[in-house]
Amino acid sequence: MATSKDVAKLAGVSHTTVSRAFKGGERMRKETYDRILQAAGELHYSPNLLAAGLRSQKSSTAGIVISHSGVAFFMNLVQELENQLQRQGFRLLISFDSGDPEKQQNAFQAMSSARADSIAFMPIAPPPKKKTEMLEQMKASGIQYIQLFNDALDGFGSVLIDDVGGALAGTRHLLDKGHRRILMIGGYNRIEGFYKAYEEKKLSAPIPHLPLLDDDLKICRNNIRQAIIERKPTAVFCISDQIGAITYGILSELKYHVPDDISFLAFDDSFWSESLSISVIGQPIAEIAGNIAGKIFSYSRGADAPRSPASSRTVFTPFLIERNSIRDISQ
Amino acid sequence: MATSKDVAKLAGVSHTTVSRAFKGGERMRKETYDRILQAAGELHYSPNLLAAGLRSQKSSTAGIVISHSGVAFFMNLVQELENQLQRQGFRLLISFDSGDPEKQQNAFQAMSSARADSIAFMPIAPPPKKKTEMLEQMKASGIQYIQLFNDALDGFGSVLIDDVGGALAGTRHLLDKGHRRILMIGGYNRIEGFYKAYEEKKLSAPIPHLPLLDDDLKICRNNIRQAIIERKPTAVFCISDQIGAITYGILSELKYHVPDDISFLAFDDSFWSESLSISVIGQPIAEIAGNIAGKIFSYSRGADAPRSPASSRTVFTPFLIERNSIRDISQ
DNA sequence: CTGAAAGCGCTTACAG
DNA sequence: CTGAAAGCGCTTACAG
Repeated sequence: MATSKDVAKLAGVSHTTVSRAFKGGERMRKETYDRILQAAGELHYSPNLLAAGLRSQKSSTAGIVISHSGVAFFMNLVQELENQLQRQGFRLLISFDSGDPEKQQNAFQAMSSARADSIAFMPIAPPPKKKTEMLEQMKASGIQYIQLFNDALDGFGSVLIDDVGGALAGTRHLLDKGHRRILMIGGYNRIEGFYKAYEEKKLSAPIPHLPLLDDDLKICRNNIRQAIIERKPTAVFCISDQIGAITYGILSELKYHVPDDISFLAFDDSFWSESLSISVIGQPIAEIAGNIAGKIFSYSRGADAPRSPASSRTVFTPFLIERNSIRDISQ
Repeated sequence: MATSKDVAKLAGVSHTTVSRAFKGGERMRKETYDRILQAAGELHYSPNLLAAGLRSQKSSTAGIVISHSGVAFFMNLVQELENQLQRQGFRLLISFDSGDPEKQQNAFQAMSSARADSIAFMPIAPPPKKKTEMLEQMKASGIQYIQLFNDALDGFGSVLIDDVGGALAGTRHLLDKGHRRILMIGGYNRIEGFYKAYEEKKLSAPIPHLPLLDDDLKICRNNIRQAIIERKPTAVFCISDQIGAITYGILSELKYHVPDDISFLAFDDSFWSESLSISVIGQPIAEIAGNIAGKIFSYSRGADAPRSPASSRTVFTPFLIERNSIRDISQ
């Protein structure tokens, strides 16, 4: 492939000047600039980022490592992020860890070897025993690590979702529509918002939430099915799109029609939710991606100054998307 | 970060030897090898791929550019591919073009600047006017371009799906279950298999397929709805997971229960299809990913010899995954 | 506004 | 089995 020297020769300048032209053409005669771009065009010159990165110690490359690939949310997030990065001339490396700490370490290693400037990832609990060493290495690496949806690690920036707020808003909505026998399916911190919504109205939840402790989806499925049959909820509230899909399948099998026979609400938006007209607690994906991109840009730009891993923490609030899966039984 | 020279100093060897150790340690005293790895471990040495790539002219990086990010299939494919690449020490760049030829060119440019060894992509029709120039540039780039699910471009390898075969198998299955009034929803080459299945049985299709010519999903939705109401099919066969989702939503709205009131079959597997127990024409994702990975590896390895862009063409056959969305009405 | 020189951290012949 | 030297293609002071 053509190099900057080839372009320089054709344009009758030095390769230093070519380099300058490709960095925006500051402090340069417009004529020279145009001549260089013309020459570059003729030769199909594509600046070698390996060389540039090696010299400048910035690769203009970010990495993202995904834990739960099944969730449509992440695909959309990755796409949004890549779009924003691309506009600023950044590239995106992708890797998957399936929630396995060892795989996550491997992904870090691979991306760090490629000298990614920043790596966004979802901290996996429980971390390996050599946690302290790992943290030190991460901090010493010169790479900006960005925690996604979980700020388990100290000293690193994070972008978070207000899970409690989302569950609160969702439950409140169901309560407002007259539902009391709400079955919250799934555990983690989101249940806090569930109970809080009842408290706000001086009520107590007649059906406790259903934790999904088992990793085996079949067992989860059975537990959900049983809970729906036995607890007779008027509404279900699912912790994720995945749990939502399983639950919707059970409802269909049971020939419960949504929303006539039972109301339905789930976290995370997806194409299926939209098509089935399911009300959902959505995440502001574009804004989340924008925030991650912003962290990446500011870190890479600030790299001239001594890199200060400012560990900023941003929280995004999920919002209700009303569709037609919830029946108003309030009168 | 530590460099090979740092490791060399600590291990008491030259950095040449360090490099050799990291390439597998051929022709080297085991003792030396161990000493180097030990030193590298202490220093958290991570070989600089930018430097290695610059010198060796191979980056051990592949790229994939996705057109239809909405389809769960692609997320799974990317994950499978990344897993296989990762095991061989390759990294994966990802980009999205939303089916826009210009965005696709930008993605090529960005990846080519990063000196990706191979780029997998879905050829977009209609290509830009400067098609010939584009093709020449792609061929001259030294990058292996791999066409996905479409071999519109001459001279590049491709991995394809036998769409006709998939539609044939699906329609045949429906016919075997006694269905005749099958509404095939969606167009493209898959419809060929649809009609072929009827021909095999000396039948002619009582309901023509429903092409989805409009880009506007709302209009598509209306067309599908109307066709279902007016044509009274006993079974629908959807061209993709996305169309499947829309159609399933319409059925649910119409209070048609699957499979009691109507049978349902769609292309592409997804978590929602599985959860709703929808029979599906699935793609052998792991094998497809394996084939792409294989093309990437063999090209990168063969790079010692003059790079011969062997334009191999591999076709994968979709297969039926039977679940419970099709009623047997054959007796 | 432009250029010559040095150097980023590796790999690759070549030599021994 | 190991090392010294050259060079990949850029960017970055420095000089003019």
